[in-house]
Amino acid sequence: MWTNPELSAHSLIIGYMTDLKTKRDPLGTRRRILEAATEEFTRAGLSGARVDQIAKKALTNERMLYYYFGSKEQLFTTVLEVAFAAFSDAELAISFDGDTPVEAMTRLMHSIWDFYREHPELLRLVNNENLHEARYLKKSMAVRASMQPILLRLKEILAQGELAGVFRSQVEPELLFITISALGYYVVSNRYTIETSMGLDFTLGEECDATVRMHTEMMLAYLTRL
Amino acid sequence: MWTNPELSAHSLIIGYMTDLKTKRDPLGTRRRILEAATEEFTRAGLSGARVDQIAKKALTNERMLYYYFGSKEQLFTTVLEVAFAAFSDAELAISFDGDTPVEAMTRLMHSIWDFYREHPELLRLVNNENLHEARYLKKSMAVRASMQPILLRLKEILAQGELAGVFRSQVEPELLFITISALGYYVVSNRYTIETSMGLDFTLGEECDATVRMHTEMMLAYLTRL
Amino acid sequence: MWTNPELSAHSLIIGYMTDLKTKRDPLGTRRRILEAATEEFTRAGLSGARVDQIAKKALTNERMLYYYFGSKEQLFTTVLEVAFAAFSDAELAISFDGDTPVEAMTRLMHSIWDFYREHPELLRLVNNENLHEARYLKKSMAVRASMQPILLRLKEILAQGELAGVFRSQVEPELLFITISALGYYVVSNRYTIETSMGLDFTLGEECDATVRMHTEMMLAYLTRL
Amino acid sequence: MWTNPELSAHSLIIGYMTDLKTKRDPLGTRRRILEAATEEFTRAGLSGARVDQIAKKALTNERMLYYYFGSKEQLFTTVLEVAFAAFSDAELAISFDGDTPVEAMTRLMHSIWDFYREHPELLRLVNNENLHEARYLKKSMAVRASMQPILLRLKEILAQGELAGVFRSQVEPELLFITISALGYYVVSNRYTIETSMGLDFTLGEECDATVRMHTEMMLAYLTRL
DNA sequence: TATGAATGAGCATTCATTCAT
DNA sequence: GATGAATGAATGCTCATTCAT
Repeated sequence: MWTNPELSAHSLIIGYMTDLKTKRDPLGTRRRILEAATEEFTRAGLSGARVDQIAKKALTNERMLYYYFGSKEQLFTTVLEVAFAAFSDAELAISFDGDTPVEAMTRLMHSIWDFYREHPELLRLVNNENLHEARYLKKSMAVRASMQPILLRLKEILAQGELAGVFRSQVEPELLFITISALGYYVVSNRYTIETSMGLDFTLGEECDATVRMHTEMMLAYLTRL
Repeated sequence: MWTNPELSAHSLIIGYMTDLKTKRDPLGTRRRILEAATEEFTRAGLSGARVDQIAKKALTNERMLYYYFGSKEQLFTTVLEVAFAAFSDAELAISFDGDTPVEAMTRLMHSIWDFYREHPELLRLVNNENLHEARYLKKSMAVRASMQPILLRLKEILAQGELAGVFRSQVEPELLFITISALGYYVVSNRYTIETSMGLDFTLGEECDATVRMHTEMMLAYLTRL
Repeated sequence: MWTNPELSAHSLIIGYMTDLKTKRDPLGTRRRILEAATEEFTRAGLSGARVDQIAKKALTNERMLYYYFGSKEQLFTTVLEVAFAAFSDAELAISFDGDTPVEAMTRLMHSIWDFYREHPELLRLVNNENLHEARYLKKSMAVRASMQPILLRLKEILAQGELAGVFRSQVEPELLFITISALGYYVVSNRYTIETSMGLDFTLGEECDATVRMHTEMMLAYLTRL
Repeated sequence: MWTNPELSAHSLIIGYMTDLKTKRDPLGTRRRILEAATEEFTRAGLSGARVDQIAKKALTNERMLYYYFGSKEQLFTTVLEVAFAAFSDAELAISFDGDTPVEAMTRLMHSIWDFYREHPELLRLVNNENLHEARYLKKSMAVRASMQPILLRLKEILAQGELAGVFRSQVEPELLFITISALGYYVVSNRYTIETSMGLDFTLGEECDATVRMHTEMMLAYLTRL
């Protein structure tokens, strides 16, 4: 019944609202609602977000939200799909031409970690979804599909490294991707309780550099120990 | 005004409710509320949890919740503190007598990862708290204190390994702890979106073993590369 | 955010509900809520009034009360402003053409006292507001403004009487107004404890006439003693 | 079932709490509850007052309030009776020996007005009771009885003035008492809405003196106009 | 006499959603 | 496409009161 035009073409990372509202602007209204919803769901989660706040931020009324997305939950699902697609798009934009396997792997890791650090809102949405046991993404075909290209890339780099004799063999790309994700995800997602329980902010400045350096070194130590 | 007797002595991991209700049982009532609250906050987060459900599960009425904990938010804070204390207590219960540094480090990592896998409710609570930017733990002295002993243990193992010439030097215990946490945390906390986006459950059976093996190997590869 | 259309034009004394409810009637709904609120606040004061009762009496639901007035307290403030405006409007409707100063003063006094006796609900609201130390009217510009015309009228009558040589000079209109108010207010506002402590009802029939006669005579005795 | 020891002997004006609490002090506990209740009912009225606040202020627990007074409403009734008795006692303490009728009348008026100005809490309680249509005093015999002596005094002064040829005849003491009360009551009871609607405080300093002067003059102008 | 523990009904307010135009 | 008006079922929290010791 409700389709996501954002996913039919190459999706764009949700930016900030820069447009003034003009009357009778169906696509604009829809997009503004989506942007506002991303902000609200990021801020407060599914149950914490308020539909009237979303409508207000989107410079429209609550009715339109239902007109375009059917329900608060379907809107949440759409927001998640768009966010995942944005991540996928960003990773696929990198080119590894001329890189050695070690360089390519390093570049990929850093790219993923950078994206996480620069888009904490994605992580908040994903955390929310995990708290709901992925109820709203389970029906979504889009998310699974958007992860395939990046796994493929990882597989290629591993294969090239193995062929070149610098990487160990029999590394599963899925497990490797999850490990890379874990290292980047945790310090961003859990920055607040980390700061509260340890007194350090691992996502900014000096600590961040040290973290990236150690994690890179650790991953390469593993991959290159034949 | 409201104190947490759970934290004054060695705290115990909140188990499941096994007791029948008896009249005039202040400690029992308080404990049942706390257990029920842990379940509800785990299930639905702070805003999603319902005080009437907590009261019902605790076999008491809503009024007692306010009588003992003051507000839903203070109850949430207490639940978090108790959960952190439970983690800390569990880790401090391990003995490393007779272990080599590599064995001790391996044992510590596995212990942390096991705890995470066996207590997904702690991770859900922590995720919730991060979504609130640690608002409810910020005032808490208890959490910070409960992390110190485990950091000290890590420091000792690192020092012994360095002394024995098997571990590299200049490894920061805080960063190491966070890295270990990240590896164990992510696969549990994000198991649902991982399953949705990759089709695999990395916390159960075969996948779990492979994950633990790889992460252990990776960590030791890093620490032992002098 | 919430405006009071009742005060923008000449306000009318809130009467009793005589209209049936019709669907989609924003002005009607708003007015019915205001009328019902006046009744409820008159009956039980701010804290004693029940929003569900107001909604029920207004043939709508509680949500609309907040939709139109924001909060119970803002509704209370609006009720007060409307009541004051009703008093002011009633007094300004009198014409003193052809009256001697003594006649005019007598007529004004009686008009005020009549209004008090005929609108005990205004007095109850004012009493309530005084118990709250005028917290809800303090922000209101409307009330102060609505008292100016009547003070001006009093001033004119005093000046004419002084010019005609029948009234004493140097009578402050504010103090005079308060004295007139006091005499009319007390017997209505405190009728219940007066009856309890003295066994007489000074607002009805014989007692009322005697009271009005004495107060009129007293006031004129003062004003005409040069 | 519940008696009021305060009224059996000469009652005292409720002062401020000066006693420390001692264990097992039945009369002290009862008195402290009554004092605290007077404060609370004065502050917030019957429905606004909170029994837990009363208990807290009285340094006891809510249960004792019910033990001594039966219910919140009966406590309210007792507070009212004590307050009325305090007024009566104060007025009966004046001696008019050697006064001319005009002096005596002036002294009595000023005494009443002074009491009102110095005990606004009595007026708040009376206002509250009027908002409840004297529901809680209706059963009370005490209040009616406590007003008789003061009416008798007024009657005597009127009779002496009439005998001396300075006061007019056929003045009803009840109506006179009410008129005197009205003048003193209104400026204290309604000081807040007076200030809000007129911008003047008629209970303090200069305005107060002018008010007392005018009201005295007005009353004597009436009584002495034969 | 005194007290901490317990209760159920009720409170103002907010929720996501739908109606009528 | 767009909007203000309307709804009923929660929501967290507080109330006066009573129980058990």
